[in-house]
Amino acid sequence: MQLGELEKQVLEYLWKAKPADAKQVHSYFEKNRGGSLNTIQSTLERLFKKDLLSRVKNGHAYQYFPKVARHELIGQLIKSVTHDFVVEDENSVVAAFSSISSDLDEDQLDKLEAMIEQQRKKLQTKAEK
Amino acid sequence: MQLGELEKQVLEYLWKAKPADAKQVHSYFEKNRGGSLNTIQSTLERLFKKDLLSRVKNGHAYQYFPKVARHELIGQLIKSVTHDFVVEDENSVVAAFSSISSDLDEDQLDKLEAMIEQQRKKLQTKAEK
DNA sequence: ATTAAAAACCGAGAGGCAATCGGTTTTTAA
DNA sequence: TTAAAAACCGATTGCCTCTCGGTTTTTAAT
Repeated sequence: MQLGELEKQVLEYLWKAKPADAKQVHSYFEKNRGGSLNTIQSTLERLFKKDLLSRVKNGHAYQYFPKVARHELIGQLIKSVTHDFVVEDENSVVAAFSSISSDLDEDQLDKLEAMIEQQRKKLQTKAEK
Repeated sequence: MQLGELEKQVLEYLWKAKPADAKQVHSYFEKNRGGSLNTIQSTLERLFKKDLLSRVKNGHAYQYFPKVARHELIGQLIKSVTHDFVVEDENSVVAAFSSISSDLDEDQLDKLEAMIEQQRKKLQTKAEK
């Protein structure tokens, strides 16, 4: 999946803010970057079609809010970008991760390890069945 | 960075094969997917401009070969795709990885853990200075 | 119910990039 | 010197984001 610059910014906004309609989103971006309400609307529409946003009619306007959590989307993006390279070389993702590991501090390594532990447990209970 | 389908395939080919010129790459892809020699040439050129391939003149044709290792590129792609989301939220990458951890088997978890250990040591020696 | 405002919807254009390939120029080796 | 091979140039197509004007639909107030 491919995300444009405005799309990313709108997502960031909606992750922080409460559900918002096009008008609200627009008024937020108007100050810093300009652009018309219609531009925001079609961006929201695109994100909706990409299944990244949900929406409900509240009054006469759609309220948009994220359908995926921030870290889920990032995970999804990582998957989609690695997907084509992982065929018949199942260690690619791990290898790739080693190439970004140098950016991680101890705190992050702790968290990563905890995550590994959790996943191990999951695999174990699965194996017991 | 953005990679097209053919670009990825050409990279895969060059990671496996020895350095090759446009003609060789073309003759490889001709069987399965067709396409002219020029298409391959401009694809190689694009990858070269993206700094993913190196080339040297050997005889009258350029020999192309990968400038980055497979896992490095994957790491690079992960970085570039996460980059915009990681500002002021340093845990995003780790969180994101937890969302793809369910795809990993025990073997991969082992490797990941070993990699974490390595990174820990690096941090330690750095701290000792 | 009528109507004015608000929002959604439609369509089109600009700009960027990958893929494609024809044609021209440059390079190389016989 | 020249014929072949490869590089180089430029144009086209297709896809996608961003942009926005204009039209239709929906909503709420009178």
